[in-house]
Amino acid sequence: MCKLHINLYLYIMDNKKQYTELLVDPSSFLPGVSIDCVVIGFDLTELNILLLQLKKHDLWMLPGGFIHLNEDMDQAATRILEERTGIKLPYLKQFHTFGDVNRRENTKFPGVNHMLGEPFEKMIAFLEKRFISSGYLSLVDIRNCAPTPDAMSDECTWIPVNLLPVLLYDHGDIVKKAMEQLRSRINYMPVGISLMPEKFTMKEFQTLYEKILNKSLDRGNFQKKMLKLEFLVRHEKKLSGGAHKAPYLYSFNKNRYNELVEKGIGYIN
Amino acid sequence: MCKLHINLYLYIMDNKKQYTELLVDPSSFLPGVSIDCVVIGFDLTELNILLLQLKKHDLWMLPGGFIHLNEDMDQAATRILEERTGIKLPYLKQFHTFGDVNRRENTKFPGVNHMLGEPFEKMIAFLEKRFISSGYLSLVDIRNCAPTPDAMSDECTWIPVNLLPVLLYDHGDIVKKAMEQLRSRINYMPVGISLMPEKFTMKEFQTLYEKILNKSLDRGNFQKKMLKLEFLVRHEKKLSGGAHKAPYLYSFNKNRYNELVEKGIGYIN
DNA sequence: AATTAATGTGTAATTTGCACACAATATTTA
DNA sequence: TAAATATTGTGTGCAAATTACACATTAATT
Repeated sequence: MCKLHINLYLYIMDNKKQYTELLVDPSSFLPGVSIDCVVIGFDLTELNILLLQLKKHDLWMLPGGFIHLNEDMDQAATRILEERTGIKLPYLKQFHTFGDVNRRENTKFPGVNHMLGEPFEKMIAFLEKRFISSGYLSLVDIRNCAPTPDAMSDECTWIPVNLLPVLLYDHGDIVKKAMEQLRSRINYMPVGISLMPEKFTMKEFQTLYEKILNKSLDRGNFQKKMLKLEFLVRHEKKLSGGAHKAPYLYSFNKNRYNELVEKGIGYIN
Repeated sequence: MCKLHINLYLYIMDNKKQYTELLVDPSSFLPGVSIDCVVIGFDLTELNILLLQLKKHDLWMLPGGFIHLNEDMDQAATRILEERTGIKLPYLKQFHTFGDVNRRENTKFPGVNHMLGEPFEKMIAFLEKRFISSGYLSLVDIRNCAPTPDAMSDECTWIPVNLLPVLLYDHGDIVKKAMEQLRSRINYMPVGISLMPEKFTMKEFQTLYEKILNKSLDRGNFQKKMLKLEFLVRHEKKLSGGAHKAPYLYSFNKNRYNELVEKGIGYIN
């Protein structure tokens, strides 16, 4: 779903204001294909997913959009994501294309049948056709990310993956598939650099792995394994964390880390 | 590319015969999206890929087609593959969607500009629009497969992967990505059951792995590893294979094998 | 100064990976 | 008929990785 899409539908719902400046000629888009982004962030405790909300209808959805005719699909995904989060150069990868006939049947837009003014007709016709959607998985640092809800007051919020509301269309399936992808390809994705803050404790890093893999890991073995790979730089200790030994802070040697990710590192076997 | 597409273009090239009975209303297809199948077979020596050839133009391409409006994308892939190979219930999985603007620029159809009769105009207009294409990887037993070239005398042939000709559009990239997918997911695909004949020797099974992984494996370790997993059933020996000890023949315990493939087995680490 | 709770590291048992050796055996050949 | 041949089936030893703990360390609290 792109801004255009949302705004248009909001217009349909409200039927008050004029948002014609947001209208784009749908013939500039590749028909039949949309892009949906599963943007994952980590708050050092839980994995979160970036969702858009249409407040009036309590309707949640993935940020998405359409592909311009002169635009590569990957470019379109990058553009759409930047429009939504303000983040540039995120880790972003296509993971699956969803093409069931009924993929929009589960949770539909409410009240689409209400009608509206003339300039929207082409767009409505475009939107109501059948679409397949390519899912893109993005890993971003939740702290560098400025989700920007658009002019129409819909919200753009991080929601914990285990507390997801019912989503539009098949977006729930798309998120599920993205999480499976993340789990099964964890060794080949830069989960650390993409999801962790600049400095972090080993415990926090381990929590990331545990949340992705959905199982607990042995603390000692995790620490030794990660240290032996030599992509972590140790810094000063983090004090005042409680009545116990203070942990070191770590950061990434990015060159070394990216090298290793190419070949596949980590904690699946 | 589907029969329709090929035949249509042959018509354009020849401009002699009438194949109007093959014409389909393009509005019955989802616009902007095609499917291309990378069908892989194993002849006990090499991996082969099923290609279609337009003889007159020495043009090779993947079997492909379009998605009917009332058809799931996976269904469409199954249908297209069955039309091409006669095989039902193959292993068939979407692996990537190719969406570059220029994906049809490298190797184009020759001489599309020649014109033609009226009933084709809609179809031509449909075909010349921009398409993205979802790649499906299929693993089939080359011996149970009856490739059926269509009425128009194009060929449908198994070609060894290391001897591929230049392919239409970006089909070379699609094959390459499919092979990477096969290699990296070998432990999660039923490569054995899908690609091997009913009975086979351990040597032949090992060759399959070596061709997929593109490296040689230690014979003794391969044999022990596979036997320990207990999905192979040992049969009588295969005699008259030369001046040496005769190898056993093996087949799959399909239940056990499929169980293991679910969890991931095999020879990547 | 003792207690507490979490961190950093060590160790032993087990499993797996890897390289190679050796024995077994259909067929060929002398 | 017996030796030679080439390939299969299996064993063995060493290195590396995995796993499950144990133990020592230490910043803050009591």
